[in-house]
Amino acid sequence: MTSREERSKKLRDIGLVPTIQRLAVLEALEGSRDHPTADEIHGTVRKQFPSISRATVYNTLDALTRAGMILRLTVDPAAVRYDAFVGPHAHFRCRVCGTVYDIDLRNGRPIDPEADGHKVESIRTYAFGVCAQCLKDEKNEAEGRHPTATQRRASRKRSSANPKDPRHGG
Amino acid sequence: MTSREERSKKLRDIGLVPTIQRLAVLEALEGSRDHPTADEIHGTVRKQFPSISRATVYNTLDALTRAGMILRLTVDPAAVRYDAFVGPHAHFRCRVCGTVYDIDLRNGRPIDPEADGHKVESIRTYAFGVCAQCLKDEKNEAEGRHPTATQRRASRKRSSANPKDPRHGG
DNA sequence: GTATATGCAAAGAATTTGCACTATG
DNA sequence: CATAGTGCAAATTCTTTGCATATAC
Repeated sequence: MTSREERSKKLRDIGLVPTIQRLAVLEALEGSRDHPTADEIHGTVRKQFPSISRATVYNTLDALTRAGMILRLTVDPAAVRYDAFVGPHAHFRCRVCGTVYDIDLRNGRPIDPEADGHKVESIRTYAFGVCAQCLKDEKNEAEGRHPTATQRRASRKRSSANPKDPRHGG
Repeated sequence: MTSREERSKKLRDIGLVPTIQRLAVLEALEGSRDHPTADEIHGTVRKQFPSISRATVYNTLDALTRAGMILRLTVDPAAVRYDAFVGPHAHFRCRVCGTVYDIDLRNGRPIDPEADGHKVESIRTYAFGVCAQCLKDEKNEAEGRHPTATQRRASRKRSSANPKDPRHGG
């Protein structure tokens, strides 16, 4: 994960053309320990490639997340943040300065209220996947059965926010 | 938490004038199990008070969160969601339909990968509070010492996202 | 009556989209 | 050369702000 060749191979492995822009985005993310936002990554990469556009950065981050190569965090209510370290760990966000820190998850115990000298005031646990209802719907369709109109209506109503963003690579 | 009188009292207890709009927002949130977004709450309340503005809904949700009466969730990358149930529990978001479910946190164990029949694919743990550095800065200022210019610069740099939104009431 | 809250409309951010152009294999 | 990716600018969406008006106690 350090040399340009290795990064190129990693990108090819997940079916992405290793363009100079994608390499730069990945490098910028791997080289930062503070979980930058898409816009911050754009700013960093721009120093080397002044012409790179936000769209390219967003596209790249999306592709990498989908492939599970990086993590998409929603710790920060103001913007999505990214993490190149995909191993098991938690995140801590300071409400004063906004920095996002990594936190070890030692032997599955709950987070220490004074982990790493930080003062932990609250903890939020989020799980992602496919809900029971959607699993059932999938199964029904696979078996040739189809949800009734009523079921479909209910299903649509349940999904108040259209999940245009199902990426949570982890 | 059911009658209008009780809700009024709760609002007064946290120093808020119990206006008809705030009561309606609180009622809408307590009456829904699906963690609505601010905009969804606006839509619900609007049925009863067609003139209520988004600003009022946002203001109210902010005030309630700050007081710890409701929870502000960032499970959904697309929008902030709210929860009137402040007891200890986790949240599960379906990547297919986008619905956010509550999940019990039984005896502090990690979440069951098949909790409630859902298929859990990944888990994210977020902690919030004040980081070691900011604690130190606060302490120094309280003692009359002041951070050096260098420290202040570093501190600013660390906070890449300005934490204009420190609310995480929980 | 006075402090507090509301509503409106416009501003601000983060992110996405459509499409012509360009680099990659 | 054909596919896949990039860049630009405009569009969307969520959220915030400023200020005149209205409401609660």
